[in-house]
Amino acid sequence: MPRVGVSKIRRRQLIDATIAAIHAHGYDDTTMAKIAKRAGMSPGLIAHYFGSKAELLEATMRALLTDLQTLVAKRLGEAGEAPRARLSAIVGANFDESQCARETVAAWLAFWGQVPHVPALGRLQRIYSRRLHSNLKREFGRLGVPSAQTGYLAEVTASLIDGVWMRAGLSGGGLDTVAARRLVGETIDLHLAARGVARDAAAQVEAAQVEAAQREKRKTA
Amino acid sequence: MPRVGVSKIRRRQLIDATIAAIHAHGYDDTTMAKIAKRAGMSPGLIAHYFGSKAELLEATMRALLTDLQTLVAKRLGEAGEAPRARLSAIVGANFDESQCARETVAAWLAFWGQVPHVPALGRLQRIYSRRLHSNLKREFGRLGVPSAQTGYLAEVTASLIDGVWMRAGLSGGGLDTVAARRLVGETIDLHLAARGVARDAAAQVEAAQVEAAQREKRKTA
Amino acid sequence: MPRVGVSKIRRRQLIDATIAAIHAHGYDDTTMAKIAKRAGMSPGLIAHYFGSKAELLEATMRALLTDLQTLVAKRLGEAGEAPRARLSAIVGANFDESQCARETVAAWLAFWGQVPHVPALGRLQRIYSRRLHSNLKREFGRLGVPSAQTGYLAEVTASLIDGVWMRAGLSGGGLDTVAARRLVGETIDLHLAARGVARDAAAQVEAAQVEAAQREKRKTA
Amino acid sequence: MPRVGVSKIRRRQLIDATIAAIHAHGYDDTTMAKIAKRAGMSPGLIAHYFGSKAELLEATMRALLTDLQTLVAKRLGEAGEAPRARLSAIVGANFDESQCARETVAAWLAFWGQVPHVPALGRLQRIYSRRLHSNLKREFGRLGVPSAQTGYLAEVTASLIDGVWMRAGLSGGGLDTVAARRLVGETIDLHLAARGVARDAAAQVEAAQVEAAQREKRKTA
DNA sequence: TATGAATGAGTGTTCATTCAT
DNA sequence: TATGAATGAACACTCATTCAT
Repeated sequence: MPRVGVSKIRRRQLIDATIAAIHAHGYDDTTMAKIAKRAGMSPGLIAHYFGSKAELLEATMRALLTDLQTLVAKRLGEAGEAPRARLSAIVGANFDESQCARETVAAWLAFWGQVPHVPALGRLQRIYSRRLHSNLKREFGRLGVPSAQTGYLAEVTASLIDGVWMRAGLSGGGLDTVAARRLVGETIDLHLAARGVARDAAAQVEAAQVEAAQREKRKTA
Repeated sequence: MPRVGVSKIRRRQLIDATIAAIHAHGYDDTTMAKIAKRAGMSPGLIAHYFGSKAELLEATMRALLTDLQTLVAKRLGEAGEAPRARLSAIVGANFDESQCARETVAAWLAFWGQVPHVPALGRLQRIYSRRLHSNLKREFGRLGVPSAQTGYLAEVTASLIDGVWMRAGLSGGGLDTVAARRLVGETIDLHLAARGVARDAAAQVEAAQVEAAQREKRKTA
Repeated sequence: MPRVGVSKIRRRQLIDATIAAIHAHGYDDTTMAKIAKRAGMSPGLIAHYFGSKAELLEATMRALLTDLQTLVAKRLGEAGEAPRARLSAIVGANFDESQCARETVAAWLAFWGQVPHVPALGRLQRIYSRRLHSNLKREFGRLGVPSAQTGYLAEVTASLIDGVWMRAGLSGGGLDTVAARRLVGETIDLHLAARGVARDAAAQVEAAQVEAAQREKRKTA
Repeated sequence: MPRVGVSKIRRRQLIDATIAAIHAHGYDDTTMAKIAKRAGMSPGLIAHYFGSKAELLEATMRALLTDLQTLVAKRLGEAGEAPRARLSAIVGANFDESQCARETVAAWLAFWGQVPHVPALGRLQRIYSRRLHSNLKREFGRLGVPSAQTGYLAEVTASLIDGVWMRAGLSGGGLDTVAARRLVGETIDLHLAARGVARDAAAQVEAAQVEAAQREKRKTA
């Protein structure tokens, strides 16, 4: 009786097809028919599983967010307790290879364009935004940054992450995840140093790893 | 007979109406009829002046870019020759009040969402992106940053500018231009200091001005 | 194993659900899914029992007709042989409380709207129409009305019955069955009197009953 | 500049096409495309002139009502002051040849089927119904019928008119307008006579005319 | 120059029907 | 028997575009 779960599978298939269709045709030209065709289903099935196009799009954005959040949680779990390492984990999750596929970045860009006018998407975006901000803020606080400045550092970091991502999406040329991590990581360290926060051992290890990876990459290039 | 120039006026009216319509209805729901109504013209007239909707949208994005570029040029002209001051001029232009109106930010966000799928808009975006990057890079070079690193610093700065802008657009809550300039300026200075580049006199003046403005603002708030 | 008859039960459940759905949503918005839901079955089951929507609707109208016809037969059986009493029986059956429920009247109205364009429903309607007409005609003949005029009086009576019913359906306000019977009864009597047909004993009894019922009703109101 | 009035003309064309389409395909199968094709226009124009299908249908029913009302008004104007003649005028208007075309009767039948579920159509129907009722009631009153009974006689008459019309629509065989007028007229006279109201001169003239027309018709048949 | 009536292709969505389970 | 997932044709409606005036 493998009937259970067919709904979940179909929904995920449709969400993946939606992301692919946005990448292939752009948000405006992503029609129900194209999504359905890409998913190998009939147009009527979307109504069956999502009710409407708006709900499918909302579910798609929610899936993107959930995937990202899952990654953050996983990396934080692996990072241990050292706050600087946890910052790197957050940054690293945002620049995980799986998140930086062109398809994904294009989808984010498209959804961002809708955020100011589609309340449902705006809500989702605000949830993500706040969560990233508070995650960062907490670790800055644990690093000894004065509480009056943790929000500011979180904003610097979040802006840098989003800016790098967006520019990658706009350039069309993919995202160099190693360089992105280094760029954000160095900026974080400079801000910390300026506030007298010593780089802890974990950060040094992480920085060394990043540089090694980058050297490796240059050789292969 | 002031017949000459009527075309220019009508075109600008339509472009402004387009930006307003994108803000009011979102990119997808911005129809020719709505734009025409907002501009106080008949739908048929758009075809007369722009040929098609695609061309009107392209012209609108081009106008946004041109306005920004004009502002950069003007501020660079006022900034004199000191490279740090010129960096501040570039940053300041990007966070000029006139550029940070909600209408404008929403329009940018909307266009960014189209960039990966509309070649004409992609070309415009790339022009802007390169110009910003090379403007920044030049000044970093003139500040004595090793040429191997000027591009990197330009990328940090550009990402930060775009990221701050985008987050403002997504949050829906407007952009605190003073805080934005401070945020980007401090990060630039930290990177310069880390590379042994002393803050020149102009930078110090600028930093003092920003802080004064901020203090002022706190009082009024 | 009461398996026998399950089909009959299911069919009647679906027919009742159809009448209810027409009342609730209107003929056009009565979908298979809604009917099935109302009957507590799955949409696929309708096909099993009726083959198609058209056949279900035809069966529903046929059921309405059969119910009415059964009522006429029963009342005629109770009326004895006096022709005027039999006319009252026919009229009374058409204004029986069970036939005048809003649900039923709305269903009739809906089916009448389809009659000119759905041959199957047209056939059913014509059967009912002819049967009513010939039932009435026969009794008028037995009352001594010249045969050249029995058809005419049957038409007057039938038109009055249908007209009263239709106006009740259109007004939405239910049908005052006592007043309806009086209205039709009096008109019949006037036409009979004009043709020199004396009211027979049964008619007098019936008229008295109707008036008594009406007096009763006024008191309670 | 015959631009003025084009809207009125187009609207009437679409209304006529709607009546024709309802007659040809039935209410449910009357699609925008079929109406537009019948009117020789494109589907989009309907939206231009009526906004939606619902509004077109409402306008169509309103037009049927207005046509009928205009006819009643015209005949009443010609009827003079004699109340019995005015009753005949009202009945005659309802059975005017122009109102009894099969197309028209089928359209009425179709709309009646919608009345219980489409509020806008219900409102129109109620207006017509009340107007007919009060028109009839007034003349019965002027004929000397006790005021307690004028409503009752109006209801008898209205039911008869509607019933005759409906049976004609259902039978599919057209409406014998002369017979219809005689049927309603005689019933009215019987009810009046039963209440001691003498037929006035105008009524006698009218009755004579109807009989003459009927004799004429029999000869040609 | 300017209008807005007119077009018709394309959209999201509904729904009777089918069919594997 | 009974289910409900799946289909796909058909629908009302939108909108960029054209064109007579």
